[in-house]
Amino acid sequence: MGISKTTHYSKKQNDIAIIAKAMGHPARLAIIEYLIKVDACICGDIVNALPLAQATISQHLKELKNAHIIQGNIEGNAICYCINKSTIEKYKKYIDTISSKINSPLETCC
Amino acid sequence: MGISKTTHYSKKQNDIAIIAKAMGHPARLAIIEYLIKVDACICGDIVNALPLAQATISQHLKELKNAHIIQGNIEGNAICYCINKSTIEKYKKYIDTISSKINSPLETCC
DNA sequence: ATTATTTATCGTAATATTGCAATATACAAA
DNA sequence: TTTGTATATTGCAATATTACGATAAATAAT
Repeated sequence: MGISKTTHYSKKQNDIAIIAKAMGHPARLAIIEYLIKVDACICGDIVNALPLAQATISQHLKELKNAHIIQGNIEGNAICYCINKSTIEKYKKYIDTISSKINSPLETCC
Repeated sequence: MGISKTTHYSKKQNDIAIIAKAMGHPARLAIIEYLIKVDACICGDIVNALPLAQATISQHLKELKNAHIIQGNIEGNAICYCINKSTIEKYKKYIDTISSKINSPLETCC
């Protein structure tokens, strides 16, 4: 993409956009759902659960980490990943707020 | 990007990913927030409200339309855009569900 | 009919994303 | 210390995104 003009938007808008963007890929949604289902796991489990190469999974995990959607703890020679609950809750709050502010469709327009 | 292997994921995961991806840009969040604030408007208003060229806004609107987040109605020689409430609600429901399934951080891991 | 207004599309440049093989790194086990 | 296991990083090819100027298309106004 070209450079996106992030400086023109609010910090909130940029923060939320990073989270939304990280969720904007089915593989990453699958990772999130898997982590929730098994309640934390090691990276190798995800590689087995998804039809992607280890390098690709690692890349997706990096993006989720960057958005603070997941976090990883070293566990021996493996890494245990889990959901960062507070990020999801922050995002949920944003969507809730937006949703609650939408009025019913206008007769005059849509 | 390379081709993303959408066929390996559920319809739900692909659908939600399209919505999340569309929300994954600060300009598009700004458009969504603006549309909610003014409760529908014509495209030209958005062009004035954001620091982007008309062609760029039109492109962003196209992506939001593609995700069914907004819809546009012809209004004279202008086009009146507004939020598609049901899409936001569908998305909200997904986030709510995810959020409610996250357990508290494990002592043993994260 | 001509001109102005509004939005969409095309073409293009710059940059980002996705995916993978190969390789590096880090720790565990033998 | 060597070998195996687990994850990250690098380098690459293919494709997508972002942004914009220029232009098209469609309607409104004169």
